[in-house]
Amino acid sequence: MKRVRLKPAESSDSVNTSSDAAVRSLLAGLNSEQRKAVEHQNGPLLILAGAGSGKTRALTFRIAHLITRGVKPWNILALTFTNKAAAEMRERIARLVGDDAAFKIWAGTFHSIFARILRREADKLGYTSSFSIHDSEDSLNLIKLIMTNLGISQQEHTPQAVRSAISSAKNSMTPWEEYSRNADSIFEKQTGLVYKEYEQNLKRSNAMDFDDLLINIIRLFEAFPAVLDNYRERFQHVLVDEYQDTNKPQYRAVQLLAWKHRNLCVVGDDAQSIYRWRGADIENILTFEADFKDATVVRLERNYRSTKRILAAANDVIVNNRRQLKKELWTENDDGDPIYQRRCRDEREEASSVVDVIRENKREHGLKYSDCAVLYRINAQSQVLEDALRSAGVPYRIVGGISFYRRKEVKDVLAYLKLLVNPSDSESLLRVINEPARGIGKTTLGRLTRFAQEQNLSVFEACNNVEHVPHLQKRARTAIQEFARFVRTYIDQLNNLPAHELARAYIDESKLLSYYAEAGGEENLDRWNNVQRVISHIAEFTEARPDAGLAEYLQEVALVDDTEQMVDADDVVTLMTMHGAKGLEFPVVCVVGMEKGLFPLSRAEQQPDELEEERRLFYVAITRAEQRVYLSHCERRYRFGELSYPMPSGFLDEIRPELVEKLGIGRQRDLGALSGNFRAARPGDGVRRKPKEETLFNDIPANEDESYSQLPPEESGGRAKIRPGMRVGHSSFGEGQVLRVAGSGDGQRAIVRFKSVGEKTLLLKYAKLQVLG
DNA sequence: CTCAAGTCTCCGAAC
DNA sequence: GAGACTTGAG
Repeated sequence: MKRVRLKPAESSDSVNTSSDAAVRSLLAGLNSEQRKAVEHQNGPLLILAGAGSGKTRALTFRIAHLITRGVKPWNILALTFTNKAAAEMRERIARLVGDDAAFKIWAGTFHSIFARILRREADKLGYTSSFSIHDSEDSLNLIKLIMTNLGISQQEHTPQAVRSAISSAKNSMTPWEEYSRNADSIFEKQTGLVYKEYEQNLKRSNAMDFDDLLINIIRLFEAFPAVLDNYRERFQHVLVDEYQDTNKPQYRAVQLLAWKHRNLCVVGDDAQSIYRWRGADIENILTFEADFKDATVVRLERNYRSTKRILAAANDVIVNNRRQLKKELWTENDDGDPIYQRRCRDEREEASSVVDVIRENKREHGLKYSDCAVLYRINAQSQVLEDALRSAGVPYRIVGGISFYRRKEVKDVLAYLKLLVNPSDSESLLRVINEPARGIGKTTLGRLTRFAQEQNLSVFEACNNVEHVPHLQKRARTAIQEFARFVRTYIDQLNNLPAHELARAYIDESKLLSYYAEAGGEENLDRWNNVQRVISHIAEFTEARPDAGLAEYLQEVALVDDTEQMVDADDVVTLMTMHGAKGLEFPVVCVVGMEKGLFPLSRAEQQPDELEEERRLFYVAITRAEQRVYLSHCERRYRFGELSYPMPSGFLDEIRPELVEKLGIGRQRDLGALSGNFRAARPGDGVRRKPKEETLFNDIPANEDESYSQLPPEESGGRAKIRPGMRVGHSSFGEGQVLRVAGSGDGQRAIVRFKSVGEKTLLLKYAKLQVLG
């Protein structure tokens, strides 16, 4: 975020004179195919770029070339999938044409560019320009809430499953009406109901989820031709990186935008399509030539990155996939080292072997830490590696995983701020209204949200009218009033105070900081620090962009992934998922956890399509490497806190043996027989069953709370007199008889014998007993 | 209502 | 094995 600033002021110097020469000399450094891609004038262009074939180079030079040919930077739109890729692209263009021009290009992720446009045009779709962006956690929380309200069991259908069904419906541009109409199974019918509520809820909250950022652009363009025309006019050249990973809405949006000028340049490699799971449609690249009959196709097949052996190994792997565009990668690089393969006893040994590999490369080959990357399939694998590196004193950074912005306390601060900017954002309000505890508990919130729903108000509006909400305890009412007053005070200040001052005062008054300060303990100290960091971050942000306020800040952080955070980290080893590694390169790459069930993941093994995607992922991993690849697998590994004994990944066998050198404990003993027995002794690992009770309660109607809803606790007000001998009802213990009453005032207790759980002593102040019959 | 302790779920990748 | 969620006592 910061890196972009600072420079422009000092180097607005010689945009054109020097860049002309620069581009000319750069053209000289390109091979004939790359040059073709760069010099192609108008009309659709498909660049099929194999791994390491200088794809980014072709793309950035192309943009630079357009600019020197007189295309205005702000007429160029360059879409990428990650912020990292966008930043890198901009940086490289800046080197060619200067910061000034580079900065005026519309370059960014699909989500961030579209969010920018939507913010400008928000009113046309019935949002305000300060709409909130819900991340996947927010969405999940909302879905849970809706499921609870609708009385849909979360045991049967997990909220995650519902969310992903909704998300893929949205990604295939199926609105809830249509989804519900076509719903067959119970799951789909229920999901349809949730889907409807979910969409309406987002709309009411003036919020969009990630999928909306794509879909709403299409809705906008289709419903407002004049708006579309405006952007078509603006974006005379549209370039898309990683085109193989576009999903349906992205594809459609690009088509719409590029239709007029037809200056659409897409770059991709079908062999590196690894985002099918989030709706990427590999057909988009496979059919580009059919979509645009006059498309020029350029193939970049010369690899500049890897050794011959690495390339051969990658090829051995990818040929096992059926559908591919024809492409033959070749290189004039050295043969290089073999592919190293190591069998380890467990993941700790694996981690320490990674440390050895890194040290060895540093020592023997003069490489730096930053030349090494460790790649894994799932984020959970990072921890063991982290421990090993830390205790060996090897500096590292972890990309992705639990990012700063996903920490609880950080999300709390952001939710506070979102509420300020967009008071309709009920999701954020519910998140913070009792954080830290203000005596506004679950029951109160239930009543409050119910009221809001019935009156068709946002929850914040309901708070502002708390005197009309029925059944509230006096205390809760006061607490809500106080909270609403507190938030309103700062909403009034929104335009008066600089963003970071406002944020500081606001968060201070929220007592979030003092809560962490007083709670003590190391964890709370961390949290305190993180909250402070967010506030300083806002200060930095507004310093860099004086025109921007809190709304802009929130927009920005909603769409950053952590990969950007430590861009300037010095000489450190990089740890990340294979997905995260796409587009990067390293002299040394270690891929850990090459085991069945982990890579490929067990659920992919049965399904050919998914298996092929895993294979492409492996292809991506291998082709990140310039000089050496180390593949390792373990004989045993902890998963879900349990030991498992996985087989080596089938992918290992796909590399022809001549390319491979085996290392490690596998050498010393005849492991064939030994490990075979080892495994045979433990059949069926990794298979987990759902808890048993499912069958026990099958005949009980879905709504277990029936008895509860017949006896709304509100009606008692907790003030009825309880006497020995009375029959009473309790919300969780059910029916019982009062044996004795003791104490007085707040301390008054009743001893009750319940049918279900026997004798209990209850404080009358808290236990809301119903007098029965 | 709140907090602590116990239980369950999770670990598929990211904008 | 950690974090999210549930349960139970004050």
